[in-house]
Amino acid sequence: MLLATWNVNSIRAREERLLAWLEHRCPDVVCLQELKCTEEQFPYDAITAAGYQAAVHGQKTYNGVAILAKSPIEDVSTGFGDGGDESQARVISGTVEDTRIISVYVVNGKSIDSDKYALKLEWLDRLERFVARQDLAAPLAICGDYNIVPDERDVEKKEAWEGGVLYNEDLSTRFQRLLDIGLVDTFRRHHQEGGLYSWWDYRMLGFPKNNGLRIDHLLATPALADTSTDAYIDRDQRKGQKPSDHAPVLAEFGLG
DNA sequence: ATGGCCAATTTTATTGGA
Repeated sequence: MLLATWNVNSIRAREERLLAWLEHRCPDVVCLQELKCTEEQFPYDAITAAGYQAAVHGQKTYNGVAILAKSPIEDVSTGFGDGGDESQARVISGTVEDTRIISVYVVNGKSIDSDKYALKLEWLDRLERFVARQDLAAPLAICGDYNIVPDERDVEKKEAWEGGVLYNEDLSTRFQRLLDIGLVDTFRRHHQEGGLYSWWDYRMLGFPKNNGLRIDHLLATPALADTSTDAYIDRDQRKGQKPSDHAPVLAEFGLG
């Protein structure tokens, strides 16, 4: 199974690129973030014509997550289901061929002293409890834009980002706690070096200068991660006309 | 080559992204 995650930064702005990429890479399952559209606006027809089913949790203008899969997506649910605020479309879960797939779009946080950063920390607390409630003995992947730089290998200009809303000790600790629960960072299972990023600022020649961050992650339970044969960032998708500011991250699973 | 922000809406400014 080839699994991918991609923050498309508006699926309507990215529809042409997304379809070309699906045909190029042929992923079996794709977690999408930042759809920036309602379910009514989602391009179901084009996605279906490309051979994919879609489970969509949309929202007007902001956020929005989805799961695309070549096989049926079963037992779909949205949000955390913990009784808390579900007004922002940031989580969708579904099961594809006995693997639980969760697409997440973590709160950005804007600035450390903002209400939005406080919300980010609360939201990450909810995410951790949500993960702990899953069946972690079974094949499960929780993929998406975590808006967290795990460690110094994942940032090009450490001094410029350290202490900010994407990269600080508190966030690194929270990310590590997800790994301590038993999840595996599938990318790091195959690559130990730094300098490999999934996001580059549109501004100030971010991509040509490789001023990037690795903030998009595919975390998997050992039952799934132990079967991974490869993981990579498709940085070609940051090139050319109308790219998202994020590149897709992919991982291949399965024995043979 | 990969190029000095982009996308949606509240649209000719503003908000959020990271």
